[in-house]
Amino acid sequence: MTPIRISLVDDHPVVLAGIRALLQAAPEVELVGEASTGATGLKIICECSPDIAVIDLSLPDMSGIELTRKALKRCPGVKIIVLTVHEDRAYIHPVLEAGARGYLLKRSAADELLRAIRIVKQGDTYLDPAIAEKASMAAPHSYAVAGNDGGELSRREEDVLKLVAQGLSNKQIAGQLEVSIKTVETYKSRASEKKGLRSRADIVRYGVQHGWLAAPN
Amino acid sequence: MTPIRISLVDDHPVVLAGIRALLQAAPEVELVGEASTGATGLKIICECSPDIAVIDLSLPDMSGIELTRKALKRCPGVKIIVLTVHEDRAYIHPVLEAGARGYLLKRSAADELLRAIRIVKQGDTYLDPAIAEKASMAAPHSYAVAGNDGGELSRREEDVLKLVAQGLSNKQIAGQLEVSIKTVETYKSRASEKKGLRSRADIVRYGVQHGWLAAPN
DNA sequence: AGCCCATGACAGGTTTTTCCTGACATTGCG
DNA sequence: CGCAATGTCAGGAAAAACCTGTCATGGGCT
Repeated sequence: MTPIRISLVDDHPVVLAGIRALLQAAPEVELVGEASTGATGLKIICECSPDIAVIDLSLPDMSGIELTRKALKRCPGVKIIVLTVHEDRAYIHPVLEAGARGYLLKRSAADELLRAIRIVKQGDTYLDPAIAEKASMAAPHSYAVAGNDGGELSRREEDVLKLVAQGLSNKQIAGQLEVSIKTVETYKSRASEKKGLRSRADIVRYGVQHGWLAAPN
Repeated sequence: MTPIRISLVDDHPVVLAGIRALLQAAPEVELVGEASTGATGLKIICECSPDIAVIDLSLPDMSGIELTRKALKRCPGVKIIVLTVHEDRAYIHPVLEAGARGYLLKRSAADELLRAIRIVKQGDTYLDPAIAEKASMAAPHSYAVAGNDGGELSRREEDVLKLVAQGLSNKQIAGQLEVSIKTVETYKSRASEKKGLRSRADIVRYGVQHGWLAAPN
C-alpha cells in the first residue's frame, strides 16, 4: 500500500515538531513538507502535492481558511484538514466552505488526528465530534447552518470584542483601532447582537472561551 | 547518568501527544506523568515528583501561573517550565514570580525545549530569547519586582476585583455580594489604589495574571 | 444592470456607570 | 486609649455606554 503523503502547516515550531513526531510514529503516513506560514505553506503544498495537508487555522500571515482556499485553487487534488483551538462552531462553516475536508480540535485526542487522516484519505469528511453534532443538527447535508447563530463576526467586530473582553473602554479601543468611538460602538453592538451577548461579562466569558484573554495584540 | 524525569501538563491532547513524541526521541529524558487540566496536573506533579514539569500557560481550570504556584507549594523540588503561545512580555514576570524556572514560546524552535530542559535541570533559568531581552532590562537578577505593593488586598477588595476582571458592572457586583453599589465602588477604588490599577483593562490584566479568568464552566 | 444587504464608518441625545469626595461604625493592635 | 485598616454607604459631577439613525461601498444574486 502506498503511504499517505502529508504536509504540515503550523506556526509554533514546537507544535509542528510535535505533530511531526506523532505522524512519524504511524507507518502508513509519509511527511512530505512542512511550513510555518501561509505563504510557504502554499508553496510546499503546490510543490509536494501531498494527499493531505494539515493546516493550523491561525497562521501569522493569513488564516487557515484563506490558505485552504488558495491551496485548493492551485492544487485541487489535495485534501485539507484544518487543525484549531477554536471550539466555536462559527468557524466550521467557513472552513468547510473553503473546501476543507476535515476540522479537528487541538484539544481532541491524539489518535483522532490519525483517524481524521484515514477518513479524509478515503474521500469522506471528518468533523471533530465535539462540534460535529452542533454543526450537523441544523444542516444534515449542506452546511447551511442557520439557527441560533446570528452569523459570523467580521474582522472589525472580532477585533472590538477582543479588546472589550480585555477590559478596554470604547474610547481606548477607538484609539487602538484608529476609528471613532461611535464606530467602535457600532461594531460592538453588531457583534453582541450576532452572538447574543448582553453584558460586558458575557463578552468576557465569550473571550475566555475563545482564548482571547491572554494575548493583547 | 540518571534520566531527567519530566511531567507534562497541556490541554489539547494533540499538542500533548506531540510533545511527548518529541521528548521520547531524546534518550536522556523520561516521561513520568501527563495531565490535561490544572487539577490533574497538580496531582501528577505531586505524585510523580519529576525533575521538571512542563506546563502550558492556559489551562481550562486554572492558569499555568496558578498551577506553578500550587505545585511549588506542595512540592518545592520541581522545576517548572512554562510553555505558551503568548509573546507578550507582560506574562513573563508573573510566571517567574510564581517560581517557574523556564519560559518558552510554542513558536520557538523545537530543540529549544530540549535546551531549556537541560538548562533548567542544571539549576539555571531559561527564558525564551525572543522575550528574554525585553524582560531582563528591568530586573536583571532577582525578580522581587512585585511592582508597587501598596499592601495586601482585603477579602472584599479581592472579591470585587475578581468580579470586575470578569466584566461585571459595579451594580452586578453589588447584587452578587449583596451590598450597595457605593460599597463596591469603595472596595474597587481602594483595591485599585493599592495595586496601582488605573483602568478596567489594568484590572483585567491583573486578574489574568492571578488566574482569575480561567474558564468559568 | 440593478438591487439587496453586510460591512465600515459616524453623529446626536438619553440613560447608566463610574469617579471623586466625604462620612461613620467596628475591630484589632500597640 | 488612639489609630489604622476595613466594611458600609451617600451626593453630585464626569465619563462611558447605549439607542437610533445616516451614509457610502462593495460583493453577490436575480
